[in-house]
Amino acid sequence: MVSTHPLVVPSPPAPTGRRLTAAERERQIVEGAIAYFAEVGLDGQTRELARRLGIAQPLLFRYFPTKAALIERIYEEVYLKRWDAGWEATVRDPSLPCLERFRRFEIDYQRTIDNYAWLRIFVSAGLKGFDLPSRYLGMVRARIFTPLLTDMRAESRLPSPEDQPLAADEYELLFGIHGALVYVGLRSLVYGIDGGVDRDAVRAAMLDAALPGLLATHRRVVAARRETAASGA
Amino acid sequence: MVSTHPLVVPSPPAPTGRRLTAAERERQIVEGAIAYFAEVGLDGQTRELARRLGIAQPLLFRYFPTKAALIERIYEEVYLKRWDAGWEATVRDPSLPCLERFRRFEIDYQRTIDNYAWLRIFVSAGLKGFDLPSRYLGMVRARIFTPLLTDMRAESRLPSPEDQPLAADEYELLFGIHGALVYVGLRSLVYGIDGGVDRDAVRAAMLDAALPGLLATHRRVVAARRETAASGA
DNA sequence: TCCTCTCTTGAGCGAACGATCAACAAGGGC
DNA sequence: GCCCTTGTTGATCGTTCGCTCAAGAGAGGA
Repeated sequence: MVSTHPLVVPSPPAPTGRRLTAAERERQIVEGAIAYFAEVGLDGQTRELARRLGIAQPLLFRYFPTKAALIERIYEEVYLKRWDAGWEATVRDPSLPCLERFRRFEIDYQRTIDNYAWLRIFVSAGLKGFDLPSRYLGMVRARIFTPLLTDMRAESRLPSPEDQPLAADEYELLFGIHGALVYVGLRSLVYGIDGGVDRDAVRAAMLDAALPGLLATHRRVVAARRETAASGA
Repeated sequence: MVSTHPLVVPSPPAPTGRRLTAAERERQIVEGAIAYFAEVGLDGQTRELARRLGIAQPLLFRYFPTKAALIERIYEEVYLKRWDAGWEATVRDPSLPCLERFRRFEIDYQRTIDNYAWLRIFVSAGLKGFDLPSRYLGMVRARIFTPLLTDMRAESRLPSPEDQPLAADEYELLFGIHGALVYVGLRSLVYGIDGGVDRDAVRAAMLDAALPGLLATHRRVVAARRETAASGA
């Protein structure tokens, strides 16, 4: 009587083969959570997530003690795990001029973050006041932009950061170009404007337009600061 | 017995003088809602909003039939009302070179949108799939960038848009610089990185760096497209 | 002084939220 | 075949959501 009653299920239940191993199920949950929270934001509902996975909602809490723990796992999966150590090597590669290092880094980096889940969860976390975005961009600043600016100083025969610390407006030079490239993805994946353009090509063109003048601008910025410091002293 | 019992109130209740006129109360609610939803996102709670205003929650529904209606009102207040018709005049001002028009527009525009509520509600709306961001940026594209690109064509003695329609990559030239300027505010007001810089000054410096090469790049882009079109025909 | 208009509130509805727990059922070892 | 381990679920708890409704209370005219 109780067993296998042919009851009509109210919601589309099981796109997944049941009784997975723990590892398989956990992976399925993580991937589904990334896709789901990217779509609806980090305050999406665990019930709806479970429904999309075709599993019961309590099963989520078997694998993650709390919703916050699941979100923490998403951070590791989407941001920390996709951080490419090669980026840090590229921007320090002494065999390349600094501008070429920057170009190669940005093209690689943007290809990584120009991703529905990456950008939307990043922004959603920022709005919710989580420190992921500031921590992540702090990493970009420290591990990418600092060594790059240091070598740009050397390449332009400017004082080393030891003699004259890197200033905020020098970082802004890089963040400016960086931000223009990020904005291409934001317009499409967060604001929902398709535009129908090849975003990789657009960013390559933007780099072509912005990079040639960068070293000269950098020299001007550093020189201006030296004058200010000299007149101030 | 019932009247004015000296009961301790559980939450800080009334920073506002009670019994306002309808117009005053409505204004207070709108301003409070802008600040509140900017802080916590558009799925903030009406109860918490009321608590911050020092009023009872049902009072919100006296002035706005639904939460969606209140949000719609926020759109009008923050985006439509702050749209400056002078921007459209600036970018068509025949007495100024196009680059100067663009600079003046961006400096004015960015000063308007570099605002906690403006940026955060804009992004929050984008994440929630509302069409405000795409509609608004469509307005920027049509009312600002189109006339600007049209006159840039003329200033560079290039074919008019009637003979050769404005192409996506021409718009991207302007959106690229535009996005770099917007990103300055996003980093601070959405991602929570203060940086301690004068964002107006940073943007002015970015314009100084980006504008000089813009016309030449524009000519190159248009020329490239003409070749493609010619070889394709 | 009292009445009336209207701004304002306390109490509460149905639904949905994150999270819990005991019971069910699919495998693999014996 | 049996049983024990473990992946999985239905039912449900306490809370909070947007929203409603009838009653309270201040201000102005008579």
